[in-house]
Amino acid sequence: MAQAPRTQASKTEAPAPVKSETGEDRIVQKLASAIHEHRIAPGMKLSEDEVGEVYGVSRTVVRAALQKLAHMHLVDLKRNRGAFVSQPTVKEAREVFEARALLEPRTAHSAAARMTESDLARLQSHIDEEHAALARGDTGRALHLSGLFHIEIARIADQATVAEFIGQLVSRSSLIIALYWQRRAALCESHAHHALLEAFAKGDGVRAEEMMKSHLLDLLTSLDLRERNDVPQSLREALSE
Amino acid sequence: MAQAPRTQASKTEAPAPVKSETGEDRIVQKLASAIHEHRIAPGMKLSEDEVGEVYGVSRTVVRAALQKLAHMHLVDLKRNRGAFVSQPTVKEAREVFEARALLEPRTAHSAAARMTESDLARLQSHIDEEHAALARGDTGRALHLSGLFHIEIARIADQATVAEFIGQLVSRSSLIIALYWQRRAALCESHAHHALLEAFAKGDGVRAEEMMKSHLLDLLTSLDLRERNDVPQSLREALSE
DNA sequence: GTCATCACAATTGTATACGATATACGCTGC
DNA sequence: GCAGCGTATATCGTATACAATTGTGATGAC
Repeated sequence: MAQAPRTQASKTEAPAPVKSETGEDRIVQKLASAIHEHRIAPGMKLSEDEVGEVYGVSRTVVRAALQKLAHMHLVDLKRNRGAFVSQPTVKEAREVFEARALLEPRTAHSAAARMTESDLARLQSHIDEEHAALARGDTGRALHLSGLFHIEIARIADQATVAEFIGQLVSRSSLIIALYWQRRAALCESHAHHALLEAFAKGDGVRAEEMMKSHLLDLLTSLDLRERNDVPQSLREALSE
Repeated sequence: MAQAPRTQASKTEAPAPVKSETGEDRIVQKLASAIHEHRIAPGMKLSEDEVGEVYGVSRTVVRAALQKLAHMHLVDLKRNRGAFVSQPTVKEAREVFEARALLEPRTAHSAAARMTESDLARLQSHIDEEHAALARGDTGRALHLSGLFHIEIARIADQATVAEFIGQLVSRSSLIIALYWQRRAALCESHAHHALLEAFAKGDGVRAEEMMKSHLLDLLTSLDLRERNDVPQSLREALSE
């Protein structure tokens, strides 16, 4: 969604405070990035009053923002209890990557067929930025860029509906990775992205599909998804329901 | 999500007014069914005041409901203009069915592997109800049940994430069908569903996958998706943006 | 007669106020 | 000392009130 004009998508992020942004969207982005960058931990409570006070808006707009985040599964809304940053379970984590495995490989295939020179350049710049972020140790940013790479592919495939789903899944993946990532150092992702780009450059849809499939599999296996109930407050909540 | 206990899911629908349903959800369901049954036409404006007055709630809850519907792409929210019932374009219609083609066949495959006797019975009852609705000429209800059939399969596959996506896509499909359906009489769907059920009964995942794929293709080709700009107000809106 | 400008009306965006609900604490009774 | 229960508080759910923006119609100049 957020159908940003492709032409001026050179700046990878910071969609610019367009003109009249409804305050709600601002809060959504602030909270979303805070969650993605793991600055607020999964399970943490997001009190409406508190958030509103921090960002200088009323509860009305905070509520709207939290609802949107709940739709993206970044927060859980509990009736009369409040909003809590999502704590994806192991099962949910698997399901998210299952869904990605269903959508992304064939979307990559489609993208390969429609790929233009400017698309390739844009993807390349994504990778470059990702490398740069990694070089300076900013894994959070690298992770974010890595996600944008996937979303960009879906957009190139000219499948807005699927792209929206993928965007949602990537967002959740970000949270999942923050929770279950086990080898932070070996961020081999950028390599996989590079290989994908090569397939795209050759217009080799079949190979792109294969690369994407294995890339997602790699991602999944790099997570530590052993069952573990080590989240104390979640246990308490679980018992109280 | 909405992890309803599978055991007491015998009643196909009407999730029962649980205990304390937040008024918003009630409005969402009312409006959603009104849209699905085509009682309010695509493009129609949904004034907050008006809707609130009709259902006896304040604008606050109406706004929340409209936001939710917007997330499902059943209504379009235009800044400072209001909410309008979505008018899926031909392109969007194709994209929705593209997405379904990506998700549902393999989900059907997974479902076949996990299918239990009670699942089969439930699907059968869906089909029966669908037939009954068709017999009494209630195509709207039949269409709705037909959608639930697909959602139930995704649920059986035990893929909540994918099931949610499919639910969204089925919902949009309902709107699309209302707009682009060309041969209302020949609702051959129930036949396709029956064939699917047979594959499930045999535990033949491969065949289920194939059946689902062709079923979705049938559905798509039964739509009249020739380009046509016959929607005057949509043209006006398009120019004004 | 046509076009631009301005003011008004209608509707949404946001803030605040009130009522409902769930959790937590303290009290009484055993 | 501990279990059961009532109240107290904090937070959410909803309604209402105000501000901002947009669309429309009238008025006037060219």
